[in-house]
Amino acid sequence: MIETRWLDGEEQRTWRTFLMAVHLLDGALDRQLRHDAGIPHAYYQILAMLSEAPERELTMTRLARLLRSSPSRLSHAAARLETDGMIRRFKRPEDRRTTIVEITDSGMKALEEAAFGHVREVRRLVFDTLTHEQVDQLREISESMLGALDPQGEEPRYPDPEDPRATD
Amino acid sequence: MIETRWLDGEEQRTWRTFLMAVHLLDGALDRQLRHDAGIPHAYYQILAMLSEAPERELTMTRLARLLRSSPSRLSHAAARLETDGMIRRFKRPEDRRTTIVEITDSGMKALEEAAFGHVREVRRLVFDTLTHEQVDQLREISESMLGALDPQGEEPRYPDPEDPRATD
DNA sequence: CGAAAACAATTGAACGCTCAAGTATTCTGT
DNA sequence: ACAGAATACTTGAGCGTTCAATTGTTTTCG
Repeated sequence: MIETRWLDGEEQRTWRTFLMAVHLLDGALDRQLRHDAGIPHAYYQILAMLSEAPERELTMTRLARLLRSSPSRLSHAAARLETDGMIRRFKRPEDRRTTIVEITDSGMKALEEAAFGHVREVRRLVFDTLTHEQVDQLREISESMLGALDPQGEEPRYPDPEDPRATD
Repeated sequence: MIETRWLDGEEQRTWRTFLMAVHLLDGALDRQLRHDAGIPHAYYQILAMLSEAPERELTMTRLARLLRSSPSRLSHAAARLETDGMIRRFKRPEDRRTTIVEITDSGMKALEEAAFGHVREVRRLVFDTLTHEQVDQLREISESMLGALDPQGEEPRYPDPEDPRATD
């Protein structure tokens, strides 16, 4: 029998404030990107991840894992992004099960253009409101939660050092 | 001309970790509630807010404001929740523009049953992974972000003191 | 070898959210 | 009083996500 305590007053306040902030932040980022760049935040992240990958390409499965996306979700998203000419999908003879996704020049351009406004918004809504100490704290808190949310989740990240692209 | 700095390494790490954690947390909470209680997290929040309101009722507009929801979104949600018998909508003669939403006994029951598993999940994924200090920090960070996200957002909250219902 | 399992990706239906438009009611100012 | 503005809510189309089912390909191993 598992005992489950209710949230105490302090936790309650924290939880509701956190939920509200996240809810509004999500909406704000998505709205800004859709309005200024015509793509949802999730699609921006797909492009960003691809832009940092070696050769600017990844298999669908690998990309899905990096983004913690379901294969299905990525597949739908890829269909749309491909129609828009931002990515290209193709197969290689080595393993004909896998599909390679590659970000196109047009996709890179769209990403770079979108990045300006996006980063400005992230700054305005998050980093400008926090002290350096709080940024530290937020990272540690997020890492703690990730431990419970994504136990086996490491996966490399291709951190392209000096590149003002895709800063998200 | 507004200058926009890119995110530095520290901020970059924080931002990605935070985004990932929030993305996974959102998915986990929604999945748990849909699976165990048959309602999405957003609908749980509607029921929770109503359960704490005086007389268990609010106008659509007031409820939407409390939840930072668009009227449209709430209207769609209310249609579904009403079909499911969890809420009831009606008009009062005083102002025939406004619609009053009331949570039904059935809705209260569903909420109470859903709350157990939900709170367990929130504990497991969030509060159990954080120290008391970090909970403090997370609240302060969330409040800071809220300041930028929701400038004029106060709105009362009906904090029902000693009640193990709707702890979310 | 060959059958079964594992893997990679896609598809379609259901659903919730967004946005723009629409209906109905009440308030405002002259 | 009454036209126009403001308020309250609803509706429908479009889109992204989820889930379950499906197709095609490679691996495993008896």
